[in-house]
Amino acid sequence: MPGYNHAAIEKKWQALWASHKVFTTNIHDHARPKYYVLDMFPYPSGQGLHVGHPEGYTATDIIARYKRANGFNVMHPMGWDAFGLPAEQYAIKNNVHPRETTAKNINRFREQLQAIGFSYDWSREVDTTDPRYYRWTQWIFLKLYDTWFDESQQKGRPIRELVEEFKTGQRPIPQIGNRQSAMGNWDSLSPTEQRQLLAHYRLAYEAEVPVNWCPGLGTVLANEEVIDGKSEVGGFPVERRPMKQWMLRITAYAQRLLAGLHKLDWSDSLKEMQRNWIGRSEGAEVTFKLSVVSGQWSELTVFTTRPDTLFGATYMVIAPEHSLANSPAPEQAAEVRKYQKYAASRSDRERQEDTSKTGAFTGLYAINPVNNKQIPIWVSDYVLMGYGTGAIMAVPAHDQRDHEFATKFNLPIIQVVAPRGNAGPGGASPEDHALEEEGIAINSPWIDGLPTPEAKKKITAILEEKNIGKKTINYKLRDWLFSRQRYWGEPFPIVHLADGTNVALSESELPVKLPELEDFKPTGTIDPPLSKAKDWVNVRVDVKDLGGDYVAHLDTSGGGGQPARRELNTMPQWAGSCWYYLRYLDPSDEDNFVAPTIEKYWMGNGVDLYVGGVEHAVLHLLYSRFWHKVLFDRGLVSSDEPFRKLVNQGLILGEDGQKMSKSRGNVINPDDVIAHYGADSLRMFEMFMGPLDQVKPWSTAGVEGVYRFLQRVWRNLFDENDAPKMRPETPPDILRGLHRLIKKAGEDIERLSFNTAIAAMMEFNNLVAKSEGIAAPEAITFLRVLEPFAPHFAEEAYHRIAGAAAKTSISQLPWPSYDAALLIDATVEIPVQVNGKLRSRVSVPNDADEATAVAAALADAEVQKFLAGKEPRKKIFVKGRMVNLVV
RNA sequence: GCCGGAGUGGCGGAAUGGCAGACGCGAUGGACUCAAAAUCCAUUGUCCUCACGGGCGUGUGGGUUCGACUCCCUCCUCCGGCACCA
Repeated sequence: MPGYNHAAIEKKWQALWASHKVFTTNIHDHARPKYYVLDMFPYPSGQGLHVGHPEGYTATDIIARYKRANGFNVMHPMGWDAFGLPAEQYAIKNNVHPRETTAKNINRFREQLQAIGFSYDWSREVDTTDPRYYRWTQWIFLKLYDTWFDESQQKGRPIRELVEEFKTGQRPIPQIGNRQSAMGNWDSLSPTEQRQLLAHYRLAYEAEVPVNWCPGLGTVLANEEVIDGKSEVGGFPVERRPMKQWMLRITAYAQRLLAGLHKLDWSDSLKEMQRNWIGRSEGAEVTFKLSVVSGQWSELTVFTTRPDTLFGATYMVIAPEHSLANSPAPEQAAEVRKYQKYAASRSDRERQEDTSKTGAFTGLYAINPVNNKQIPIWVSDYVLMGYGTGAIMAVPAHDQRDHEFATKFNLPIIQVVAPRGNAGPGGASPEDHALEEEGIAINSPWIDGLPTPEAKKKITAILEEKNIGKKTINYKLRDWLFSRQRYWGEPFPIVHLADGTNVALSESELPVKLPELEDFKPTGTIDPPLSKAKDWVNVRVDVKDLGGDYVAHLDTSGGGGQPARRELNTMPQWAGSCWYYLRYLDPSDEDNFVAPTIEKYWMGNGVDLYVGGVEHAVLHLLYSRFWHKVLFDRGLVSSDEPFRKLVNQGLILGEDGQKMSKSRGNVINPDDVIAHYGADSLRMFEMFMGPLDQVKPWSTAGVEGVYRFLQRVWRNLFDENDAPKMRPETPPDILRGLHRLIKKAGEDIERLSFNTAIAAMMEFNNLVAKSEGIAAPEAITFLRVLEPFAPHFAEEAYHRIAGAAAKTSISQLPWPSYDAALLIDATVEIPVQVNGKLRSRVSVPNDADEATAVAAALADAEVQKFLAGKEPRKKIFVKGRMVNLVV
């Protein structure tokens, strides 16, 4: 059957691209400019591809093809983020090894992606579950373990440099825990003590902290993985409980992560999400003395962003978990104890749903350092242990929460900020002043009359001078909980010694392979599944002192070394995705995670374009930036930020405008679309739907629309026997239209405006349809412009027209350039406005000057009618655009 | 509550201070056909008008400008994120 037949051509060209290695990247060709265009690699789920995947992937594929055509050396890889919970849960349910399901899913995903004709260089495919890959994930973990953050330099440095500073006395050795050894001398510390000390500095460390334990999943989760008190995966309730876990000190990089954002070409909303998550607040720490010493406590330090309201602090509140709450006044002890129990019993979810204030008086008092007033100390769960110091000064006149609490428990309220311009006695009325607004300080002897910003500065300076407070910056960002009680993840390259400390395995011991387990189910306790690998857990190691830090080598000779236990937790899914964009550059390199010369060329200014879902805003995208900065500090990568430009593709909704879901029955399967309309129609429609970053509904009629467009193009180029029907010469108006298209399509692709680029192609094709047709060279030029969008179609049509003269692939033709002279019409019709309203149009030469254009306008009958004989008092002329006459 | 984004025909959307609604979908009428599908042609913001033509029109109200979908302010609605973070 003649006509455009997608089924007949797509597989054919896909096979040719693969066999001729048309899209293979030469990583060593550094003479040309590079372009790195990256997709967020998929988690190969059992469901296969959904229509959201090809959206972003088509966008990047268009860019990759366009950039290649423009002479760039393009990196466009794909891989698999294949560790993770769903694979493991599926495996448990169906009693198959996750390795098997993962392999199966990967094969399915690869087939589906290849059926869409993406121009990936499949020779650089990575799989995070492959030991050849995760060997380097573990290697980077060792770098984190071997790095400490130097606050003064704001930089991660090797641990041995820290030890050096301790040894030389350049940095005093702090008191850690209840250590009794002599202070100030590194060599007098025992190896155990040395390791304990260093653990306080490493970017990867173990700590006993309250964590998000999810009984439903049998694992702990990072803060970023908990949404409204439930697990992001599966939606199971999450509870807080203290557990010893691996943490990554991402908080050390809070300021760098924040500061780096401004230079990134990311959407404002995404940057704002990261800013909010990092949550920087400037303020002051203020120390209040207790009126009576209680337990170990003689004073209480709070953090406030409003030190200017100190004179209005009428009470203090500590979190229920604050250790001062364990030493209340004896007569209040029972009540405080009871409240602590109550607070501990409330889940995060309950606390979020019910924010009414509860609390108990400790019976203790503090002295407000600015006015020496004695104020009561309360316990309440509206103060969080995890932020600031876990204690606040309450200023009920100017804080909504404190106000609610004070009202409920009858605590005094003193106004210390007056609305701006309304200061002074009698002038201030609290009712017309929103609680947390800025204004003018009142009732505050040190700062009366000052506007809030100045008041903050001044009182902070006074506090510092009097040694009762200091300027402080606080972040909401918490350290990253990095261990999971799962089987299907990267093992940690760490062993635990009998003294309770841990030691890194030597790099030469990598990869630490996941042990083969028949039974990899969760244990039902907090013990990770790897605890079932009895033969694997217990090892003997030789611990080497490298002049400060230690590494362990497995002793397999038997009998030697000291006994040790392997770390049994595994890394979270994010570990593998933190750095995959680096491994793509040379995935077969067995000596480096990436060789420096390769890294420098491809990543010197970061990934040029990264497209993916917004769901990773504070997860992958934050974690990755953190790792990259550490690698940068350690001299292992050459840029400070990994992803220079990032775009989030918008969600594709079902045809009914609702989110696609099985239960709604509105899910569109890309396989069906390809079977029916072909991969090119799928690609084109997903790009034609609307702006890439916008949420938009699917439309089957819309797919048919682009399918019809391709049919029309075919009929413009081929006769009823599919033979080319080329004219000997392309008419001038078609030629002009073609050059307009080249210009517009190029500009639109550059700004990722694919829908308008397609519209321009449709317009051009309509023009051809209305005319006598087009000659072969111009037809090929048009197909070249179409190729990034509909590569199979363009390839087939190109080969039919070019015949024996054709290159292997149309993608090897350079991007056409346009002739600017052709874009200009000799005469242009410009609008004429009278008093800003469009009244007529006149034809003038395209280069007409003001006098000519205005004269033409004035001569126009329609214009004269509206001028009504009056002489315009103002004439506005925009060359080649318009004339406006004002009377 | 706070932060970010967006409001344009029946629908998806276009227009980077200069002719609002490109392109596509849908709809209506017509051609082809025994008929249908496919295809092709025409019309398609709205109101007034037989028509020529004109009025109105980009969520609301104001402002800047010769000129505003576009810039500024007010309010409304929707979407997304965060949320007792002191």
